[in-house]
Amino acid sequence: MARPERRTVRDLRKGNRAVLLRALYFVGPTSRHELTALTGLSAATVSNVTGDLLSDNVIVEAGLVDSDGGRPRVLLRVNPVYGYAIGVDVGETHVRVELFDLDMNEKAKAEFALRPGGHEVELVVRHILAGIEAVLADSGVAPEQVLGIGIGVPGIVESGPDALIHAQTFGWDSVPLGALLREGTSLPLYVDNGAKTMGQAELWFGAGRGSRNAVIALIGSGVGASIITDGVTYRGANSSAGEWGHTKIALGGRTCRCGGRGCLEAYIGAEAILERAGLPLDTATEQAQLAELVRSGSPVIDETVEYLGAGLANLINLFNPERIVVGGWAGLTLGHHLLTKIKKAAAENCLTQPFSTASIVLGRLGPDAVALGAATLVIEEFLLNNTASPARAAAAL
Amino acid sequence: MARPERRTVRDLRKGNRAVLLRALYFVGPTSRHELTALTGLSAATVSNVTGDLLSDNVIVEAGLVDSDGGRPRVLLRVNPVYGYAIGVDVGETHVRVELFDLDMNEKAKAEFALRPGGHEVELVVRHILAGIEAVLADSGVAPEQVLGIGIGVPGIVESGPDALIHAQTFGWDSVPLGALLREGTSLPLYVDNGAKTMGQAELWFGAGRGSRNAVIALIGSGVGASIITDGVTYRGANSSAGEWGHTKIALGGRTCRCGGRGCLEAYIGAEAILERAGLPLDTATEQAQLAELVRSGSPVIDETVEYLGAGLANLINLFNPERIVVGGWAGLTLGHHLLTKIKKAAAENCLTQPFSTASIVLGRLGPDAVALGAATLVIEEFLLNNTASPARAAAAL
DNA sequence: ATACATAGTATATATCTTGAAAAAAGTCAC
DNA sequence: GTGACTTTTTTCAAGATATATACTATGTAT
Repeated sequence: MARPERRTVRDLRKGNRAVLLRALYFVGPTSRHELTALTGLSAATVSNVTGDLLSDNVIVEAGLVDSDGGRPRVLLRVNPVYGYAIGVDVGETHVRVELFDLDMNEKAKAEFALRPGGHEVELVVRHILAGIEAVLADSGVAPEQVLGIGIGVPGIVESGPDALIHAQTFGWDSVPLGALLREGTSLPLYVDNGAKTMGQAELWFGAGRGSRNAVIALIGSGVGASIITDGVTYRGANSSAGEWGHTKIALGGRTCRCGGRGCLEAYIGAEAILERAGLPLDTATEQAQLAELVRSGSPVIDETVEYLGAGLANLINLFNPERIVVGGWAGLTLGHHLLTKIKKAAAENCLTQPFSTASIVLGRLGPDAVALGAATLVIEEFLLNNTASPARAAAAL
Repeated sequence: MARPERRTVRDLRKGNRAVLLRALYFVGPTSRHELTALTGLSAATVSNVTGDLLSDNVIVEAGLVDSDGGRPRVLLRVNPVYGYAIGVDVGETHVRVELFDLDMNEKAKAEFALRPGGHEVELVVRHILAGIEAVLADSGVAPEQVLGIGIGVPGIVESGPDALIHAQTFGWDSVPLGALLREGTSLPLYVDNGAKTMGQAELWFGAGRGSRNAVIALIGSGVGASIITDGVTYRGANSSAGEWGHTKIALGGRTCRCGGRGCLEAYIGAEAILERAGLPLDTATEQAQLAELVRSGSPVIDETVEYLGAGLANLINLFNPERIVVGGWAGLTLGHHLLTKIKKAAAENCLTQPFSTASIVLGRLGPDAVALGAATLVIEEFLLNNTASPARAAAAL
């Protein structure tokens, strides 16, 4: 009903600049010649715009490559040290802060443990700010060189200037994390749900590469999903889309920690699995416990596979994705041994047509992906709205 | 990961033309002055582009309106007779063909009954082609004036040149409806699932007006949903997104006509409700039967409300829409009497934050909306890619 | 009548993309 | 080595666009 919106002739240049930069970022070192084919732009425009990008130091030359008896092609690539992105993972047990260059090489890392139940906002804010200082100091990167800070948090994030967060497990209700952090740093902030940042990491660098319609299912203690529509993370009206874990799969069934009954999370969440198997809950050993359950072929696992398959089938029926990525530590533990059974269970609970076009694969990134994905929020903005302030261009020289 | 794509300076004009036309279409008669505010374009550009549109006869002047002591504003509006759109509804019991002008006034209508089980492709194609001829003859509209034909069909439509259709209830498996129709007409064809076209009708002209993130839930004999993301119908990788009726709500529960067990449709589909109430199935009386069940307060209805609420809650948790529209004849029958209870059931099965931002309302359009929505497929294309062939401009004069 | 207010248009300007021509930077045959 | 050839990249002129500003059109108020 309302989509297009474009105006002046300057937007054209800005848009084409973004198109070229994006191509260079995702395809890697490329010649101007190839860029004309990749983007559909004329050679002249490619030359013009890459000229701008070069003089702004956003991209750099990266060697030559022979051509059949003609002038060799000059390879271009994004300047990895044009700027840096910081990714923050606020998890149940830790606050992790990582600094990446534009090639997503980790240049520094800081981690702070959180006591169970010790999730006071002030503490988390202190850790984040300390972490930022630490990674900057360790890497020798100046704050001016940082393009922004991406933060993955649990719960629902209302995007806006304050970045209000609702996280039941943390006891956070309408916590303005963005506003609080801005008292300690002036860098641009991008706050999002951790499942979504991890999903974006899998989409950009992991098992979701190249898909335009995908769902990344994340199964750990909690259960969530990151929904990719037309190549972009879908957030919904208030950024809370993707609460797959609390969809009802068995109306009136097991009680979930959200208070509801019959939630998917109450069956396939890691804690729920252990509880159903009659095992004591202990965050220190739960990973080993789950692995042992899977190894021994417990009937609880068979049941879990059935619920997981049905849950995935629901996603496929609703979203018709071309790819489903199963991730999260519990998801990977189950998937590594039982992927075939999971697929079978999904097939049995799904319409044949959408099932046949959806490939179900395992995530390829580890738990670090939350911070990596948070950093991609920064990169996403950089690729879209990079307008090369002269100050930065000079500073980066 | 991949979004922007724009090129030449001519695209600018095309885009701004679409922006203005869209504004005029949805806002109604408007002056150039107001259009500058609505679109953000400069007065000069509005003047230029509307000048083009006027001389192409796509829009026309529509009277004056006073301004406080100054030159009166000239109102502009879409020329309702610039072209026409045909909408086709291929349903279980009928093929309905309607012809609309650009104001969506119905100018002619043709209907053909289908016998139960009599859904042979050739028959349906014949009806559609005959209907097109009939509405053209009745309205006196020449084929050249028709912008296109939108067709809403049951089942899954693989968009493509052939418009392959998979409709189990019709016994259609990979039927190339588009290719078959093209043998009888050379007009542009737009084929889509009937639930999606009806959803688009509610979005444009009904209870969904103005919402960018919405789900239109359609409950009749079957159960489906039309998902609106960022103002546009979401179709997924193969146009089969929105198969809400076959998501599992009670794993291992009632058998559904799709062959699966525990599908939502097996609980809230009209036939399923009657079956659960122990009533005989008869398509002629089912609407009255359902109304009577609702009126008498049958316990089956209470249960149905519970399932429906949970199903809606699942949609809200996954999509975080700002609006949910409940439509379809069974949905409306239930909703008219039980909306409060349905909302309560949804609230109990939904996370509080996304529930609080989603309004649940009833559809405002009747069953005719399938054909109307099919016609909007034509209009959508017209608004986006209208490039005013001189031939058409002359013909319309 | 004249002043004033508002709507809409014409003109000049700065940008933009592009196709064609020119330049650059190699290879290859001799 | 040198000239012909190939391929990539840049330059340049042409065509198209949105916008700001100045200007015209068309009313009302006094």
